[in-house]
Amino acid sequence: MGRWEPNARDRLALAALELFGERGYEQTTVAEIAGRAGLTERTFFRHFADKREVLFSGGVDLRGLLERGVAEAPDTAGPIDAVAAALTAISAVFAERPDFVRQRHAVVEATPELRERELIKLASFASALTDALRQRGVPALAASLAAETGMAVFRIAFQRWAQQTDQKTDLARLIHDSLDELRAMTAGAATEDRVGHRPGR
Amino acid sequence: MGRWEPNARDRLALAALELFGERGYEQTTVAEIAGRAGLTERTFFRHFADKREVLFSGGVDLRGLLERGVAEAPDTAGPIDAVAAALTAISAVFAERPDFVRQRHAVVEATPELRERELIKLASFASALTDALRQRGVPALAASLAAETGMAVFRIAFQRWAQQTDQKTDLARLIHDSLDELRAMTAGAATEDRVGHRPGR
DNA sequence: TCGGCGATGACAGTTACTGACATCAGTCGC
DNA sequence: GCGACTGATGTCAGTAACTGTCATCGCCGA
Repeated sequence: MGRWEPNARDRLALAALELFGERGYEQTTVAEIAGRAGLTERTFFRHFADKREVLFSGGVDLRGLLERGVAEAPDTAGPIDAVAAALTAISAVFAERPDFVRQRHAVVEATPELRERELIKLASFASALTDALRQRGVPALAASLAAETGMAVFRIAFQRWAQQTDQKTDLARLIHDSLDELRAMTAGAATEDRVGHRPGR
Repeated sequence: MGRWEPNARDRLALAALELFGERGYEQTTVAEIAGRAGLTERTFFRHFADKREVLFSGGVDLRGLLERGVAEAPDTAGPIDAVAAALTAISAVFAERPDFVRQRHAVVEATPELRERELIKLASFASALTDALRQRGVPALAASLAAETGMAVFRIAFQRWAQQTDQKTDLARLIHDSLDELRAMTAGAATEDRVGHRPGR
């Protein structure tokens, strides 16, 4: 047996999720998290850059999964389709541990500080998608738009999925339904008059 | 003359922007900001909830502007058009003080902590747009999608606008061009095969 | 067996942020 | 015109997030 209990990092992450759920994020000190994990505050900060990050360093590399999802999409797929494929890929990860994901999401939703961190993570996902699309030869503007709207669709679908009490509909389905709705909306919206702006280029 | 110099809040915001530009956000303490404004640290925190907020409490109520922009869009306008009108409305605010906006943006871009705060502000804008659309009778899903994709378009257009060294193209134009590109992309993307997912309901 | 490595502990220090109380120019009621 | 009241500020003490530095000590390879 080693000098220390193994999996210090996982123990810290688990203790943090428990305590945040019990007393809330702000009412929990880092020292308390470390204590429950049988470690000290200093060691906590050796594993996580800050108090928030303990909820955002899960085992799975979602960024990589997104990049691969785009890269492996068929050549015939347009930017939006490639992004949709990537989103479908990561939705499988969430589907594996729905209870854990929902518990974590409840804590994040309840705490503005954690929502900020979540948003910047999602923004970095969008950035990864953009890069992956550009590698497929997609022009910069189209790549950014597909990536950002893709993540917007994901956020909305995930929100709906997490709110479900009955877990009736799976995440991939919600993503594709939302994407279809978006297609219908953008198609349906005629090129109306634009206030004070003349078209052309 | 009053007991204190007037506009304490504005002095603090100005001092902060200057110092963040000179030494960077992390290398600047709140005490230094307050000192340059002729005040104390405690007074800083009476005006701003935290150190970041000093860059995000500008005079203009962008949220309200967005809500009104949607509310005042013609009845014939679809959700996307209403959002486009609202975005056009706030782009005018940025166009009024381009130098200030760009300086502020440079500081925000350089600091992850500030980027987080920026993202949550934009998310709250999306939320405001969603509510305003729902008040027009737009169904929940369509409202969320129009609002979130609208803000995605805004982020991309703003990024491009801020990067321009020559200020050649105005923000409203970039927003509408991006929106047109998005329309073209979603329309062009055929309903491809969806991996492991059967359509229907 | 010895010496370096790596994860941890111990401890002091900085800074963001908060609560409680004091100060004092203007202002309002009388 | 005087006293109570208000509102913006200062002062001070305290908490907690985070960092730098050095010590500790099983393990592992030479």
